[in-house]
Amino acid sequence: MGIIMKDVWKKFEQTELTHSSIHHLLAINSLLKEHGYSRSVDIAHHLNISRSSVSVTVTKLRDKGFVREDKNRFLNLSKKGEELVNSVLSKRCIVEQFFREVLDLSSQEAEIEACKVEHLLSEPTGKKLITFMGYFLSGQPDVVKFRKGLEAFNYVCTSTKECDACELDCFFKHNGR
Amino acid sequence: MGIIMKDVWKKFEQTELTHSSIHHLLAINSLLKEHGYSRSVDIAHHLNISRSSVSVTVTKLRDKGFVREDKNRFLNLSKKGEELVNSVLSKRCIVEQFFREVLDLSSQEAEIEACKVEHLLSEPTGKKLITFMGYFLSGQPDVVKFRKGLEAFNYVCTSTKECDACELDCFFKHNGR
DNA sequence: ATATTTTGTTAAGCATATCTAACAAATGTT
DNA sequence: AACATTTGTTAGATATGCTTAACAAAATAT
Repeated sequence: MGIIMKDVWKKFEQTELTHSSIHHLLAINSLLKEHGYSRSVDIAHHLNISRSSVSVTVTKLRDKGFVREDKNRFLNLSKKGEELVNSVLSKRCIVEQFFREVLDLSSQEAEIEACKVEHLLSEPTGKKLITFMGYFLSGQPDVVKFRKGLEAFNYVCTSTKECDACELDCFFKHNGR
Repeated sequence: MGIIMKDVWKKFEQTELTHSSIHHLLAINSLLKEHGYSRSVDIAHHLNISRSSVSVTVTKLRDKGFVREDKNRFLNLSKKGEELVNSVLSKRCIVEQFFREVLDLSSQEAEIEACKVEHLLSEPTGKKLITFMGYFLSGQPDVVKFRKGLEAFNYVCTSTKECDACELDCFFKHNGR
């Protein structure tokens, strides 16, 4: 019953919640932290979309059990919702850190790249990345040497056979630092 | 004139081509390499979707100048299409390699994760990742030590303040290797 | 308590991408 | 040449998510 590799490309759409829905949940989370409450309008402002759109999406999130509503229509995350937000934020955090600290992207670039990717990565990937970053930021002597070497490194493609893309017109060939 | 940070989350949808369209182009590329030609049916089989769906998408790709059609309705990539395929494949290659070699994911996991992410990463990110991987795979003594250290490393969360997610119930706290 | 503003919902429209079914055009078979 | 199959297109359906416009309900102001 393994994965049909032909359909790997479809995994992109087969997320439990869409990118948009997840950002509705993240918005609720932010607003709760920031202001102590979260209404539909607030989400609309936070995401810069219309109230009606939020209304529809929040209804779905309520039906799916990610969001609960107050007597006064104030929104809260259910346990399920909180767990999801948590897992996404953890991945965002670590991916952003990776882009900044390891790949040396600017804070803004790192934020944008992380936002696109955060919710798509699996839990195992997130955890492995955390381990890697834990080591990378540990300050151990071997790591310090590695990082100095990385800073000084300038890659020149030597036409390995490991990468199919190289057969075309690969990045490797044009890569300046 | 800069980016409105409020709209960062929308960048996910603001790709030149959708994930689906890109995979149509990748399919054409694969089929050309594998069989020397590419028709609509072949794409339909390759992507495991209906002919009608392919027909619609290919028409759009033709109109947008990514795909050209033979007198015999055989499909080819334009220069524009080839460049796009190229950039995506390069990123796929490097991201997959990163997941396998650095994060130690299985080949299958690496393929799935890379497929979800490949087309979303910017060119600068791709290039930076190539530099990193070039160094990581260089075999230099300092790198060898680093990699041994990484294998032996077991991260334990020390509750830093760097990560917002930690305020909740972060992965860091539950991370076993 | 009446009037105004804010908030939330619903309806209708647009765009994407998928499907099935029906049909046309091209290929292949006998 | 006539029939059968394959291929490509079109039409109608579903589902997502966004929009604006109209309306109802709730909160605020006078």
